[in-house]
Amino acid sequence: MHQPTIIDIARQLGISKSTVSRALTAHPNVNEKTRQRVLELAEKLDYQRNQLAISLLTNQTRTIGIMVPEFISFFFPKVIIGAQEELAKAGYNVVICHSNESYEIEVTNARSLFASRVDGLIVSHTKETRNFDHFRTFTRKSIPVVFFNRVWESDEVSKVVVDDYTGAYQAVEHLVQTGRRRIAHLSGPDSLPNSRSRQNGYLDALRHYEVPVDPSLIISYDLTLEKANIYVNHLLSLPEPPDALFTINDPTAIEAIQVIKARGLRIPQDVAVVGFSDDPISALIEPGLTTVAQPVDEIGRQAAACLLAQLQATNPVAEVQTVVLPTRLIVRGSS
Amino acid sequence: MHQPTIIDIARQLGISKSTVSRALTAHPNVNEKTRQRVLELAEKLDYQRNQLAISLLTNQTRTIGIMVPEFISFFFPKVIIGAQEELAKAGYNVVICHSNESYEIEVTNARSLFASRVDGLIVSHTKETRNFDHFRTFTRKSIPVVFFNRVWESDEVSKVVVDDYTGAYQAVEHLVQTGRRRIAHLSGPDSLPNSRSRQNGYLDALRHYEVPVDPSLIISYDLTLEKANIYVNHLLSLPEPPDALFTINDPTAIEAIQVIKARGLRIPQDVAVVGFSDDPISALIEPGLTTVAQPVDEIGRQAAACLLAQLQATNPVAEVQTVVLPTRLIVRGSS
DNA sequence: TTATTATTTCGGAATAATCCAAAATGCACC
DNA sequence: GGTGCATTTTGGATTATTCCGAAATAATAA
Repeated sequence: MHQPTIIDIARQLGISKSTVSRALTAHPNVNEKTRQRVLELAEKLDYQRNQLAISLLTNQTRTIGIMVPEFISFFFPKVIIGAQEELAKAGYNVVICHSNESYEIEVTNARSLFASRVDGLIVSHTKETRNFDHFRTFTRKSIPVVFFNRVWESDEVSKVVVDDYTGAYQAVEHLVQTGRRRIAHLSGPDSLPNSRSRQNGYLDALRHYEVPVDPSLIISYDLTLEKANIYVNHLLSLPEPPDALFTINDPTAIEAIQVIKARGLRIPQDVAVVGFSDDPISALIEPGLTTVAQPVDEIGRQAAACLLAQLQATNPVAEVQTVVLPTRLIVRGSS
Repeated sequence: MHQPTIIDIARQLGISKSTVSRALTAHPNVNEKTRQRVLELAEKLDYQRNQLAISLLTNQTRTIGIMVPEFISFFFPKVIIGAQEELAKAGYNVVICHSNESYEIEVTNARSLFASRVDGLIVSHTKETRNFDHFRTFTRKSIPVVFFNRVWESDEVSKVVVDDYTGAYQAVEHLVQTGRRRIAHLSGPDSLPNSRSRQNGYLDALRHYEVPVDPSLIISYDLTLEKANIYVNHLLSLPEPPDALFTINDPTAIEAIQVIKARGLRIPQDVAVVGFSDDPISALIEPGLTTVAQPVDEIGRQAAACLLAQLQATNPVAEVQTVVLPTRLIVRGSS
């Protein structure tokens, strides 16, 4: 009933477990005949090596933990796939945790990944995360951590981000150049660096083109669709409503489009909409959503590359780096 | 530099490692004073227990593997979240593997999960999978396996499926009742049981309403969007083109809608379209997609429940079961 | 045959934790 | 102080594997 072990093989063949171990691991110091006998019996007994025992001994699991706040929208799954492809090539396995945007679940997940001794971590944190001690647990033991999208601004970790500032700047520039003057911005929580960068891009574009900044048109919210709905309705009810809307992400923009349509307003004639991320839905809805595209699977691949660089380095701390990837404005019918 | 262990704590406190172990695990046979001293030092040294060592000893990892063919579309992530919620309540962790619809990657993933000694498996296999030996490795060692959506028709494993037959029957019944006579069906590979069930529902509905079955209107394909595009174009180019299209899933239906629109045909006047799954995009596109909804996170929860039942049973084999969940037709503008 | 070298095998240590029987300690009572 | 009992602690075994120095065996040369 129990799993066969190398000791079972050794006993049945009348040899020592060390010899079996070497035969099974392509070690040179073993007679070819012995190796054949071991391999045959292993096959016959359906022997499967116990990775737990090896990991305990070598103190490396060849497993990378990936932590994301959610994976319903296309963004995080796509990043994960990119990272996984790259890591698999290097012989690493991947375990995925999602926190459902809950700080507490994130902390629990981090603890659990630490206890199971992952060799490294790729993270995008929750919107609630303000305290990063649960990641410091890793860096303190020299376990490399790479952040992407939502990043911990610490020099203990590598980061992969897109050029949020320029992406936002170009989006707003496009709106100004197509004649918009009252451009509202649905922004994320100020605690998220990418949210701040996008907001700065928005502000600088307005200033550069000498469009007056109206604080009542800038709304930071919690990224839930319910709140998005409420705030878009609020904006459209203003005495001087906006003639354009630039949102922190595509799901928000898509929700906005539903609200605008429901109010009988035309897109883009009455209100133009621009999102951020190029969610596949953007191309399918009517009108198509103008959006700032980011190289999603490249983000995952770069994050994996950063991590592998640190894992393979003799001095991992020296390999800490920040990668900034370009964005690209895709103009569709909504603007 | 190295991780503190219970032996470090024991040495520093001048007590035995067994006592430290008991103090740390809320075991009764330990003096309250000793426990306090141990807990304090553990905190101070930032001690984290090594789950690998415990798993090796107890031969259980409290980890469940989830294997899916992809997770870009909303379906699999949603199932995973449902399962994860249920498993977390019971104190289990989850590791997720995706095979990208590749049989070979699926086999590799199964091996890797086995080597890391997961306590159970939740699986939806690839469209290529014909041989299930890599799952038999688990059942042979009494490690419970639950399939969902795409299931291995074996009495060694539990299964969670929706009533594909009735869902498809009702979809086609709806099309007949709204006056359609030439209803095409884009079906999946015959090797997938859910694909066959949906096709049978389609056929029986036609027969029941005495609508002639035209084999040239039934196309089994490989579920890629490129092929979907080609086959929809092919159907629309027939001398007697279909006046309705029932597809195996929503992504296919959405692709079909793009093709039909591009050809200048009207939906639903010229061609009605019905999908399967109620992907969130379905409600957002123009026209809204009529579709057969399935209780997605309930599938995940039920799969987790099946697995937990087997894990907690003294005789896991007796707990093997099949759960069938109901579907519900959602009528929107496309029909 | 014997010495030398190369190849192959062996047995124990190590990894970090839990568990259990046995030993030690503490305390009350006579 | 000794006895009995409860509480607490100890040391060694256990889990599956790798690694390493030592030992055994085989092959080669003198």
